[in-house]
Amino acid sequence: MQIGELAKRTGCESETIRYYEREGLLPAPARSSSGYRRYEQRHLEQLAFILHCRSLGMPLADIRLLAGFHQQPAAEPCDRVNALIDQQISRVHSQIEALQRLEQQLLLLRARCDSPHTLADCGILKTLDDAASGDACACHDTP
Amino acid sequence: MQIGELAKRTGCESETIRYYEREGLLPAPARSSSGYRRYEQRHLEQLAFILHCRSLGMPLADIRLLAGFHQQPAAEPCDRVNALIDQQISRVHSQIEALQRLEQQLLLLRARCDSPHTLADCGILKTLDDAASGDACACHDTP
DNA sequence: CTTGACCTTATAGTAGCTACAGGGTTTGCA
DNA sequence: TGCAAACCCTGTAGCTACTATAAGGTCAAG
Ligand SMILES: [Zn+2]
Ligand SMILES: [Zn+2]
Ligand SMILES: [Zn+2]
Ligand SMILES: [Zn+2]
Repeated sequence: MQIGELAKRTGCESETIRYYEREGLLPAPARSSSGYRRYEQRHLEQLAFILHCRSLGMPLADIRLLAGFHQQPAAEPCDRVNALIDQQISRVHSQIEALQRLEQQLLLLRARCDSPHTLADCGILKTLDDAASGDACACHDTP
Repeated sequence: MQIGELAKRTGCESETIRYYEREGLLPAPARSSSGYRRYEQRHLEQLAFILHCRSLGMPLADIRLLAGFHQQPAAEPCDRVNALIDQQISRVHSQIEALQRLEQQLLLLRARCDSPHTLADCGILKTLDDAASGDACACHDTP
């Protein structure tokens, strides 16, 4: 199958497929006489593997490692697989916590402006300006 | 003050300060005879404003707009300020929701491997491989 | 025989920095 | 006076994971 069909079947754009090939995530397929890429079933599966991992937010470097475990002797322990997933879980978890703090801060800031008024009187702008001068701010300095 | 002192006072690296100047967020300061940047109090405050907004996750483009409101007539309504903050809140909120879904999926996947064993028997790898072949997976297809 | 839908490579852009390389300047100390 | 450390300058390239061109080659239908 050509790149366009692989793209349609996986929902991944042709350019992204070529990008994955350049990055060494997808093996280079055979070419037709005119230079077109010709993919087979195994490429479809490999790409599906990559996209599935991507949908879990895994970075490409980790996916490369995960895919590499297929070439390893099957009797090896799987602890490095777990480590990758655990790392990803903790990355995601700390991102969530950081974003939740951020949301709280933004909501506190937003609460400074509740009625329609002018720029001169806007509690949001005022808070930001005061904080820039070194004053305590509603968003960060909540005792 | 020189760039290094501004950097130390704000906790922002010199290169980042120069970057903000290039990006038009920080006005270009006067230069000494040898070409060194010489900052004044207003630069300190402007940079603090930028860093405060950055700490709320605001993109530079929005910070540029927010800073621009100081040049606007003070009698204008503040609704565009609010709109920027509201946009940021909803961005952050949807990021949180997406990451929480991700975390659930990762935990489900992680649960497939609970005891030490080999790559051949690893429930994580098996789940990923099966999903690549089109099977339902623990992480995404939870009915 | 031409039109349109494919395909190819190479290059540059996105956000927000960060890290050089390759220089000039200033300050302090022997 | 000489020299080294600690500053500063510009310009460029790197990071992630794509995305979007530009400029061209190929193939099937009408
Ligand atoms: Zn307001
Ligand atoms: Zn604040
Ligand atoms: Zn396992
Ligand atoms: Zn899944």
